Amino acid sequence: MPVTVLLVDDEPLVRAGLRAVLEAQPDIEVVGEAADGAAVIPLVRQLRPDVVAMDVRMPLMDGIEATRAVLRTVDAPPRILVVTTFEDDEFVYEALRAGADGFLLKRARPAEIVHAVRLVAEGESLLFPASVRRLAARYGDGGRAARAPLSEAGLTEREAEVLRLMARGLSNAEIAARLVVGTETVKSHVSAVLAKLGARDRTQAVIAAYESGFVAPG
Amino acid sequence: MPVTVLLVDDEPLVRAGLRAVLEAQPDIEVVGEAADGAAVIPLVRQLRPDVVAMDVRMPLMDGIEATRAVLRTVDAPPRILVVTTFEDDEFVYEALRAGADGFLLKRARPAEIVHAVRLVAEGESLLFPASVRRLAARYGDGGRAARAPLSEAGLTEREAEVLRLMARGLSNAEIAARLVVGTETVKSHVSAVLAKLGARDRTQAVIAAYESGFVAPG
DNA sequence: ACGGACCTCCCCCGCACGGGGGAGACGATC
DNA sequence: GATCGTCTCCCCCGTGCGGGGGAGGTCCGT
Repeated sequence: MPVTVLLVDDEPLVRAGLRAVLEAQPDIEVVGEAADGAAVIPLVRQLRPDVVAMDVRMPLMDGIEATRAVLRTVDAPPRILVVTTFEDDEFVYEALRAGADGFLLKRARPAEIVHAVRLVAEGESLLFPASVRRLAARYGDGGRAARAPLSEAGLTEREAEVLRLMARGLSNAEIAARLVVGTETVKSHVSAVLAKLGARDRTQAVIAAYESGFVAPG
Repeated sequence: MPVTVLLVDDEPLVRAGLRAVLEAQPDIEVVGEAADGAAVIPLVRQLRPDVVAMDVRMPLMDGIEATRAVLRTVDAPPRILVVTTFEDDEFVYEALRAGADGFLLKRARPAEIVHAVRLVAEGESLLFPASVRRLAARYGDGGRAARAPLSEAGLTEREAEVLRLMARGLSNAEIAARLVVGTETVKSHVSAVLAKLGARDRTQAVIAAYESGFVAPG
């Protein structure tokens, strides 16, 4: 069954963009839209989305407030993915304190947006690279930010290493040989990578690696 | 067992570059080097490489001559991959007539080089996009060049379509649904794509798609 | 009329892959 | 000392994947 998403943003254009990006995925379904945080609660109750993609700046009730409201008043609340235009650390931190599960810049690439939705839907938290580092530097792991072993999506060093080898086309057995560990170990790492990236298989993981710039062509 | 390669180029720098690129692959092994075509035959007899990466311009004996000589005098000859600096159609065509199995530009990206070696090692012929088209236009499928339905590695339109969907992370079943055909059909196309790209699985195919610029991040 | 590519679908088959568990060892942290 | 995360390895299990064949259809150029 697909991941259901509720879009909350005052700009129709942004909603349309998000919808286009997300609907292009077979496993993601946009079940509703709202133009302001004030309209969110009844919609969440009615639609029961897995994820709410929530804008920060909105006229009546901003995303931070709306996040708090949803988490406070709805039982079995959805995961909250905060969508913002600026790399505004203040907002990010506030949103995380309000209980958001991740945040995402509107300028993110489609694949990043998709992965973000998949990730939070699966119960993972995420912050994206640029802001994560500054956040960690400023607040010292203030929110749910991972200790950021690496920057990308909370991958551990070993997992990142495995992902790099995956992105070079190696099989589990080849990775095992390269790292001088057992194939079972590699499978564990691969599974962890898939989970953290919100990928269904190694191909999607490699795509994510390219799309996020974790590995670069050439 | 790995693919064994003999490098033949008068420039040490180029040899070093090729060696670095190829040795980075677990399934490829550089077993020897030669600085001129004149030294190739005894080396081929001694080392019995699967593939000879042969430069065109060399001081004593050029790559075309050397290719002819090897194929004429060695039994169970290796596959010949002609490496050239320029998109010189004349040389390409001559090399193919001499019996070379593929050619490759030095400016090609590492992944392309790797795939070229794998491809010819597996008995496939290959010509790379830019020159293929001009070749086909000029000689009317004079050599082993495919009719080049699309530009990339001789993929047909349908295969290219399938590759694009593969590069978006879709499974065979999802691709089948998207294209409104059976999964068996998709499997056929995928197999064709893998063969033509010299990829072992869909992950390597997607990597090739990114590395060759067939699909672009973002 | 004939070959040749291409697209479509079918069979069988083996295996790597990925999900779901669990578990021991180590170091850092508390 | 207890706890936590990481890395390591193990089990079972289902299935998607890819290789190996083949075959019928269309459309093309010759």
